[in-house]
Amino acid sequence: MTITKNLTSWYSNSKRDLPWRKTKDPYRVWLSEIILQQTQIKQGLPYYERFILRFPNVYDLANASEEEVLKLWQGLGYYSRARNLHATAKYVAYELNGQFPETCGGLLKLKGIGDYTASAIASICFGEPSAVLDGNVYRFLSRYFGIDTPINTSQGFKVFKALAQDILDDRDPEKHNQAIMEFGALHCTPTNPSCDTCPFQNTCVAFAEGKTSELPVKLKGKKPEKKYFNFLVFLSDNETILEKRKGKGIWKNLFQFPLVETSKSLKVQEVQVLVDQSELLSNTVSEIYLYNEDDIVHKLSHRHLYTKFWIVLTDKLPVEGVNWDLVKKYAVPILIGNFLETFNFQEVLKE
DNA sequence: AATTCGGGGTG
DNA sequence: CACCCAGAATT
Repeated sequence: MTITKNLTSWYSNSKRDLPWRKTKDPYRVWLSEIILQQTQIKQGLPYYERFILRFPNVYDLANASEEEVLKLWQGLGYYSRARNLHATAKYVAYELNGQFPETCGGLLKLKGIGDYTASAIASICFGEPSAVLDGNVYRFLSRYFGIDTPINTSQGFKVFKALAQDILDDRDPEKHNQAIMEFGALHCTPTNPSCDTCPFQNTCVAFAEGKTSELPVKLKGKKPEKKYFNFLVFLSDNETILEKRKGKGIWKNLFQFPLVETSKSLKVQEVQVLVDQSELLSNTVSEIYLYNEDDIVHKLSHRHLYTKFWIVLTDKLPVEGVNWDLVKKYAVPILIGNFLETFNFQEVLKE
């Protein structure tokens, strides 16, 4: 098909040199695909290198602790990817004798592998003719064929998945899949696509109709919700308190300072009241002050976190503490990690 | 069918 | 500021 020919020809000349393209080891391809979910290559690449260095094969990853995997994942976000990565490594190592499934259907049963990732691994490693559908493919197809069905709907998925599969070249599904994604990433870009040098200029519907900036169509999401986070940074001798986040929500299994979430911004007196009311803390806290004058606004895709770090000096910690020298060993949200980089507990203790 | 999961980068 | 990124799991 002429589309594939144009794509693969362009790809041969313009593709980036990326480490996971030098191998068909399912472990490495799988790792790269998980890291790159909703993540730009520039951001994911150093994580991939560190993971391969520390865990050269699936057994190394399987034998690690979840804490270590999360620590290595710190800063990359969507931490369920790291937890599922670890769970799947253990499953493949111990239940599948170290062998990844070789079909889309088999891969789909693994935690953290959905339609896109299954198609990617199956086509790249095992030559299965299954079309990948990611943000790049949505963009190219919607423009080339002039389709305005919203891409973030179940109908959009059906329409574009069928189209992607339809134009897939079964003779070399790996190259076709790689090429269409790379083309979307480098050439048919979200803004300012390189239409003037595009091999599809004569046949692209969006270009002919001047609609490249209107495609793909995406339904707008809700506005981020505001939340107010108050972290209590305890200081007692050389120790502080870290808690592991439990349950379902954001940052599950990562560590943080004790958190007080409120519906509005707190004042120091209100924090003082909270501490005074706590039986565990009564009469042990000598001083409380706000570390950051202005709220640190941490922006997630669905939430804006207005954050205050409260320094709480105490004679005695209410629970078992963590030595400050060990704090950096824990996997923490980058919001906490950034604070730790600027905070010097020894300076504070001197005063 | 919608929502919930992070964080960094762009214009 | 809005939008995007080699999406998946849950509700």
